[in-house]
Amino acid sequence: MAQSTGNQHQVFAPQQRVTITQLSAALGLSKSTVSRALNGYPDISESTRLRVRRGAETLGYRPLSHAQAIRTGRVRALGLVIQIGDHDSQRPFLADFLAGISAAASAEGWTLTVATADSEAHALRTMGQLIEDRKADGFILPRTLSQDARVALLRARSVPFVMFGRTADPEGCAWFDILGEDAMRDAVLHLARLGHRRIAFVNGGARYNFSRLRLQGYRAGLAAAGLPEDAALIRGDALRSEDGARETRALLALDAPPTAVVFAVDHAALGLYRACADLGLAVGHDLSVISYDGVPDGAYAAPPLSSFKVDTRAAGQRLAELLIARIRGAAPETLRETAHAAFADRGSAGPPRLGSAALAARLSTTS
Amino acid sequence: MAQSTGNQHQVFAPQQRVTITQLSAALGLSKSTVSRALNGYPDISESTRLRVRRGAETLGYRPLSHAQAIRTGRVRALGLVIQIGDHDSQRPFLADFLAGISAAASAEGWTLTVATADSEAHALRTMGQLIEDRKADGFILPRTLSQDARVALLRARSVPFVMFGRTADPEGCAWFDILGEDAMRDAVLHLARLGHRRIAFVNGGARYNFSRLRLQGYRAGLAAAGLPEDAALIRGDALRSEDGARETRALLALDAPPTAVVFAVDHAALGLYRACADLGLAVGHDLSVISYDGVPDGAYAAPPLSSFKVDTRAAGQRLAELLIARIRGAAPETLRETAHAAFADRGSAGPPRLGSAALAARLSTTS
DNA sequence: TCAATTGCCGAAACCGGTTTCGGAACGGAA
DNA sequence: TTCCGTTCCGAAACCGGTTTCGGCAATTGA
Repeated sequence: MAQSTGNQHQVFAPQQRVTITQLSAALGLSKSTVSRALNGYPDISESTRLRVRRGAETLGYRPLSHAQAIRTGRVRALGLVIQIGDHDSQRPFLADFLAGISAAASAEGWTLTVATADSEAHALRTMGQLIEDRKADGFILPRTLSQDARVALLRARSVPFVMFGRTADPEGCAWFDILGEDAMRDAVLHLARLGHRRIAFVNGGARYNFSRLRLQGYRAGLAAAGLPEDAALIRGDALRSEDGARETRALLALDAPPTAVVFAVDHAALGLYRACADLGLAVGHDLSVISYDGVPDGAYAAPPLSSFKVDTRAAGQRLAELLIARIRGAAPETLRETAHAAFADRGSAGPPRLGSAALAARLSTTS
Repeated sequence: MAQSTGNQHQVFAPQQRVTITQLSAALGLSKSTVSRALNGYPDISESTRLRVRRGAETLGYRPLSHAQAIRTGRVRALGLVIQIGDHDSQRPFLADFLAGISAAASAEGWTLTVATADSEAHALRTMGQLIEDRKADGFILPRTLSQDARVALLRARSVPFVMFGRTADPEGCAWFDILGEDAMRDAVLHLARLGHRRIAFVNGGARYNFSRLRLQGYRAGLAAAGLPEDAALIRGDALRSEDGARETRALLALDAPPTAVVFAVDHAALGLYRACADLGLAVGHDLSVISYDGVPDGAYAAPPLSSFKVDTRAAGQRLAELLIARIRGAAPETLRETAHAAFADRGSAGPPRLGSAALAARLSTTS
């Protein structure tokens, strides 16, 4: 039954594409005139251009991107190579990220070509393939590194790209990024205002460009709050929950432990909960924590994790828009944007119940 | 500097594609002969065919898919339309799923076109666009519904597709699926062997096809264990953590509460932890739970969630392979496969510390 | 008034493939 | 030897677009 209605539907809407030849015949013009009219060539009169545009509209003509591509080399597709097993925290965002990209792309009649890679070398090979096979006109690069081989590759081949994140050498780069450094600074200031004096920092992976920046932000926060910097309170390479638990335990083992910790990555921050549970500490009272990402799991933790939330969907959308502009010829220097993460003040950051010394004393009796 | 080395690189590796015309000239054959030789036409002698293949190999000739497409209508691309906000538990799997698809696709020289949609209607429109614009030769349909409009659409337009999941009417459908019903049955049997007599079931969304099947599996488990079925112990529509907590509380409020719960969805099962924490129950002792999906969060829960783990990456890979076969003309009836989820027996399912009556008594004193 | 521009469009080549069609070469049968 | 049927390949048309080139008509300049 469904089958037969389907066929009926097919009869009424034969889904026959109207070609440029048909359109030109209907308008009494030549193919070439129609093509140039639609592509904005200057040697077409304004009146004809209008007539063609209207005709295309009413007949529902849309050029076949891969038919154009054979001459122009452009397929109206954005490329995205996802490195898996790279950074777990990327995963929950992926759907939103794709949604943003897809929305912006389809608004312009573009599509998204996705591939995955399990290593940097693999990612480079994959991008090379996509370029050679003309499966993408440009790339969105998620999670840029301070020294990023992908950037080098694309620069060398002069393929358009836009970074989600920044990089050490901005030459020829377009980007969209969230100012994680500002979030880290604000986190420190927030905790300082609550009365914390020893505020630790647990960074993400050192090779990521954002880690460098977030550390700067943490330091800026300490300076702004008039607090001294203590190297013992700065730790790093924590991306997953286990990492965060390990680093928390190390911090609490100090002679003068922190009463608050700023994490660069939510998933790592969730490890602090585990460590605190093991040590009998109340998160948000005995030990406060503020983190960054805004992962959904954070909201379900007890107490809910105070975190700077990133609008990943909006980021994807803006990145796609920037990349399309870049492919259309805009200079990369004009395509650089940043945005701020939004602080969601939940229950994990409160005034210190104990000072550092008292906390140390309590920890020594417990264990 | 990087720029100039880049240009040098470009000079040495001009990344000029070799065209079929160049290849045919090098072989002293005509374009048409080369084309037919590579595409397996019968009117080419075996020796020429071999010579052409070898020549293509050494010169590194690879046909440009969109140049072929203009004549054949096929672009060697798989389509995937992801419905977002649809089912949260889909998200953590997305990266793995894409990795599987991408791996299988690129092994055959195919690519993956991804789009997202925020509703079923939007998904249908998007698929229609991708078909008309020839951006995909076929589709992978994740999360099939019992009555799936996508299936109807693709059937009507006779576009190849493969389902991740099954559907009510299998006519013309190819699929790969995990036998969730077997997992549910085994979960019940496992709990029964541990001594549980009142085992509840919390299903996922009713519209999903898998929910129907998993309920059947639960019932089969009860029957196999010789346990009676109690309608009060069957609940549903729990996909997220909150849902799971709500349903758990409802089950524990019964006069004869269950001592174990089987969940159809991990994320919902994690809600049971919250409910138990609130009520002072120890998961795995006072209340046991077994679930399905194998989400990473489950392993971090305390105690770790016993769950049937789905190999999403393998599923994506197999789906892509099946879809490519389908596009190449294989009959859908020959492209139907299933696999089993792997039980990860962790700490959340143990022998009942209390019977149902004792549990009820304890709960009444607590509240 | 006439030549030189300019504005605007069509014819045809082109992009990189596929597919149709026809014919040369060959072998076997009459 | 002639005729016919195969086998195998090349020429050319084709797919749906873009781009080059040239030409006509209407303007402009002298």
